Amino acid sequence: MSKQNYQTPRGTKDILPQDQPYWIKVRETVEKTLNGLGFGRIDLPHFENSDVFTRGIGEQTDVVSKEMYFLESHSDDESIRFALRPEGTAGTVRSFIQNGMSSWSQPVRLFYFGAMFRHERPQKGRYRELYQAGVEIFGDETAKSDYLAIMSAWEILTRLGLKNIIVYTNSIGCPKCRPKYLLKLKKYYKEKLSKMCPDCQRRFETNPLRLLDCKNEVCHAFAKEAPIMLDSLCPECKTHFQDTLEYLDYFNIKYDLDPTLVRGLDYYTQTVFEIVDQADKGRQGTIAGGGRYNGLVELLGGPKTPAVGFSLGVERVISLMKEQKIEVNKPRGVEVCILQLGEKAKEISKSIYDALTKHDINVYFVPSNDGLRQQIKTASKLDAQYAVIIGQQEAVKDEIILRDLSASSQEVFPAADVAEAVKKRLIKCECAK
RNA sequence: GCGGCCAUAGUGAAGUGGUUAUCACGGCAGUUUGUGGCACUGCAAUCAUGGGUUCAAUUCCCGUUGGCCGCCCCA
Repeated sequence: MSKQNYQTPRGTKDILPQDQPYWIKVRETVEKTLNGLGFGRIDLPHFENSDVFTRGIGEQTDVVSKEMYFLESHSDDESIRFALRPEGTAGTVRSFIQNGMSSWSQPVRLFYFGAMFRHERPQKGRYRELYQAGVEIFGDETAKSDYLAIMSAWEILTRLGLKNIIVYTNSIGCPKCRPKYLLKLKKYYKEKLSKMCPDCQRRFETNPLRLLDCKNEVCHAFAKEAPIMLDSLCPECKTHFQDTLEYLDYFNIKYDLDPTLVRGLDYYTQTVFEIVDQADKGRQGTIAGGGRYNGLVELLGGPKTPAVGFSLGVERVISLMKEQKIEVNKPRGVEVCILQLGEKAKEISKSIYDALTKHDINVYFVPSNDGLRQQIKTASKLDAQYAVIIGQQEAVKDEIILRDLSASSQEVFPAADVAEAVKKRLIKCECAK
C-alpha cells in the first residue's frame, strides 16, 4: 500500500489563519465602500446552466472551450449541463432578468464577492479558484455610471491603502462605429501582415483588436502607427467618453488613455478600463478591470438594458498589499486567560469566566489540572494579554491575581471586581494602539 | 494547450553516487507540579511521487504531481 500524498489541486490554495486578516480587510473594505455608494450585495450560485456563461462569451472562444469547468452531474433534465462560474457578470445578468430587476428603481447597483473558477495554467496571481469582487450597474446609459464603476473600484483600492496604481481606459465604440473602425484597422494591417508574427496573422481574422497589444517587437512597432478607435468614434460615443473622463478629472482619479486596451467580446461597448500596479511591467499587474456591456442583457434574453461594471482580483490585491507592506488588524484573540489551582479555585473560575464574557471580553478557560507553570505557558502561547490567577490562597480569601502578561506585572483584586479591572485595562490598551 | 526553470525538516537555505543528511529561525517535550517569554537538554525529513540505470541513489535518467517564468488566452 503506497502512502497517499494529498495536496490541493493545481492552481488552488488554502487560506491559512495567518492570511485571514488580509482577507477580512478586503472583504470589509469592499462591503463598506460599496454599500456606501448605494450598491446592494448579491450572492449567486457557484454553478449555473453552462449556457449562461457560454451564450455571452461565445462557444468558439478559448475561454469556453479550454478554460471552463463543466460539471458531470445527475441533473433532472439530461439536456442541461452545468458549469462552475468563471466570472461574475453573466450570473448577475441572469439574476437581473430572472428577478425582473428591470422593474426595480433604476439604475440597479449590485456587487458580489466570491470564488470563480478557470482552468488556466497557474502562475503568480493567476489561480484556478480565484476570488473576485465586482459591481454591475444596470439601466443607465449615461457616463455617470461609467464613472461610478471606475470610481468605486478606485475607491476600494485606495481605501485599502494601495499606492502607485493607475487607471488605463479606452473606448471601443458601439455597434454603429466599431465595424467601421475594424475595417480601417484591417486595411492598415493587410499589407503588413506577412511581416508579422504567426499569432497576429491568426488574430487578424479571429480578433483584430488584439493586433494592437501584441508583445512581438515587429507587431508592436506597427501597432504604434495603427489607426486608433478614439479617432473613429461616432459622436454619441465620443461625447460619452469625454463625459466619463471629465468625471474622472473632477474626482482626481489618476488615469491614462490606452488605445491598445481592448475587449474581445462583442457585447462590450464604449468604455473599457483596467486598474494596474505601475510597478509591475508585465500584464499580471492588472488588479481590476471592467467596462460597459450594453449588449449582454439582451443577448441573454432580457430587455435591452445598458450596463457597466468591473471586477477586481482579490488575490492580486492582497499580494500587492503585502508588497506595499500595508498593515492589517489582527483579530482580537484571547484577552484573558484564567489560571487556577485546586478544586475551590476551579469553581470560582467558572463564575469569573461568566462575569468576563458578559462584558464582551474574550476569555480562555479550561479547568485543567496542569501546574501553574504549564498554564501560564499556555496563556503566553495563546498570546493572551492578561492572566487571572486563582490559587488556593486566593480562593480562600475570595481574591484574584491579575497579571499583565506582556509587562510581567501583577496586582491583587477582590474577585468581584475582576470584570471592571480587566475592562479598564483593555480600554487603556486600545488607546495606546 | 505550448516552451523553459525548479522540488531537501514547518519556513528559508546548504550538501553528497556509498555506514549517523548540515545550518538558521520556528515547532514540540522536558529541566521535580504558585508564575511564561531567556537559558540548557532532547525529539522531528522514508531528501515531492512512481519507475529505470547501478553492487549502491536524496544525488544520474524518464514519467507523474506541484510551484515559478514566458506564450496562447484573459470573460
